[in-house]
Amino acid sequence: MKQPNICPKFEQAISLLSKRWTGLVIYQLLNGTQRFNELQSAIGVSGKVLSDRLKDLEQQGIVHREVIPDTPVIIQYSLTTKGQSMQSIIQSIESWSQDWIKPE
Amino acid sequence: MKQPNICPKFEQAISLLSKRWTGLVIYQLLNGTQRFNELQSAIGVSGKVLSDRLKDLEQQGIVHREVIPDTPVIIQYSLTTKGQSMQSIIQSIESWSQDWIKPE
DNA sequence: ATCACTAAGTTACTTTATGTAACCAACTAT
DNA sequence: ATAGTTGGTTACATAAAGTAACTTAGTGAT
Repeated sequence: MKQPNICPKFEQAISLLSKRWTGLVIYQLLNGTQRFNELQSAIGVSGKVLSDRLKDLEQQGIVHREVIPDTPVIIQYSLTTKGQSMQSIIQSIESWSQDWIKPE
Repeated sequence: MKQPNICPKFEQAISLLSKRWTGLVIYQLLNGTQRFNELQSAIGVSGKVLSDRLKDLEQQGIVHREVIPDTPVIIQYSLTTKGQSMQSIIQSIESWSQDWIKPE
């Protein structure tokens, strides 16, 4: 056993990002506040899983959910400070992908 | 539709990292060459899925698999240059996690 | 009033991914 | 001959994700 235990903070961060769609939701919200349907059609995820992910992320303090009592009601999702701080991660993935992923 | 299509390179990179265990496998291999069983016990993944992931990563040119005809045969997994270049991503996740994930 | 429509989900059901544990081949040491 | 090792694979069980229909509350059109 070379590494009997991996840093739990790192492990938690990785497990967050290892969930399908998490990265794209954050990426999308880095462009600003968005509504449920906007997110759904922008990233092509099912309503069910988007709903799950947004709950996860809200619970982790990464996403903020705001109910605006317009009619019909508007629900806006945005990143908290913690969520915005993940831009550094998204950036590094983005720049790596530009350098190393070949087209088609 | 705000963003009808996300950059395909970025999307591919994200989909790679969104697969369970991928991040930890790369993290682990950043410490140097490792054998199948070492990886397995270090990150606590089942042999089946580890086998799948290593095949994926090999096929993506991220991991190199080397057979050493010792007895019993030794199989060493290591990162290619492309794989090593992902250190920047792992780093950013690591440093974010130190700043923002609170313990327990 | 009745019908159709919208946003933001939820529900029931199907398909895919992951986990578990047993097994295998080729060899070695006892 | 028997047991042990590495690097897997296989069959079966459970969890996660996809699909499509449905819901609730309100609005506007007929």
